[in-house]
Amino acid sequence: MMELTRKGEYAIRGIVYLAGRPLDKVCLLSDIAAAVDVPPTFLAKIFQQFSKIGLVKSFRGTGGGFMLGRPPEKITLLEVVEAVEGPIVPNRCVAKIPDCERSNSCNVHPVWKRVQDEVRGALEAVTLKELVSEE
Amino acid sequence: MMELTRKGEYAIRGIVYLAGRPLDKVCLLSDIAAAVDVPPTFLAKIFQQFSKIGLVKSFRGTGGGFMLGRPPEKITLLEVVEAVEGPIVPNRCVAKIPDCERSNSCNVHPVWKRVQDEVRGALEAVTLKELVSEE
DNA sequence: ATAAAAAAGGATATAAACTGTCTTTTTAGG
DNA sequence: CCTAAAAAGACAGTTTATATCCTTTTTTAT
Ligand code: SF4
Ligand code: SF4
Repeated sequence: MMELTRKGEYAIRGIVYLAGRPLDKVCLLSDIAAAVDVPPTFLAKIFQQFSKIGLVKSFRGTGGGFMLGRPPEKITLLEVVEAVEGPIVPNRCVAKIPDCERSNSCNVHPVWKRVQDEVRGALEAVTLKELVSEE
Repeated sequence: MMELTRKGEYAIRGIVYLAGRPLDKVCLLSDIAAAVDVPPTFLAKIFQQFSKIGLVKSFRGTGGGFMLGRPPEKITLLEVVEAVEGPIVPNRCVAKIPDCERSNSCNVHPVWKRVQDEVRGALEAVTLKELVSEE
């Protein structure tokens, strides 16, 4: 239960790698994919999603590639995960559009709300800066 | 991401309902299913899993049915969820048999460990006793 | 202009997981 | 023996996950 998908895992690996590269240079998708051991075509889809919400900037054509959209300390793990996995929703009664008519009287509901808050909090507390391996 | 399945949701509803019934009487599966609005055949599978690990006691034949295996205050939500969904594993590097060769040097790994602990903690802190609607 | 590089977008394919149903078997009571 | 009820196993439809392939668009270099 509650398992991150490959897509989410790949997304993190990819953007963390990018955050560890010189921030003023573009990075080839194929290089990132090779470095973090992810199928390039799959990673392409992921970075397209990143690009749409500005997490990364993309440049097409010769000399193109990807750059981080913001400084690493301004990007949280929560953003990265939600970019590709959607919102953190441990049960559908805590989704934005809740889907359970029992939620008013249900004693379990607040537990899921709590779980949601804690997970979001844990992921939001971590930025890409802290995730790049410093040595 | 991290969504409880129907099975998990049904499991909770079912056993919470059972915990709210007279504890010394057996309860028909069909009655539970009707009360919590779950497909009876599906709930049957769930209660079979409960029965195997002693969360509920089952009685076959005429006059049979289900009873709670332990007092409601001795059954945590975590047990119920893990009984049907398996262990809480937000990423496969925090599973019992970890499945990532990077986990030694990975900075993301401890985050998932933390998430796992917090979710488990939140679910373990709640027992069936607190979940039955008292009125 | 043209050719090449690189990302964007779309269609497709396979496998796995989820959500159930159906049938048969076992157990217990009357 | 007959009936009630759970256990067990097989099966099927749907959805999600995990990719891959191909074409298009954009940009740069020659
Ligand atoms: S936990 Fe309660 S409110 Fe949430 S889906 Fe289940 S029944 Fe509905
Ligand atoms: S978070 Fe790190 S250790 Fe965990 S699966 Fe991803 S790379 Fe491996």
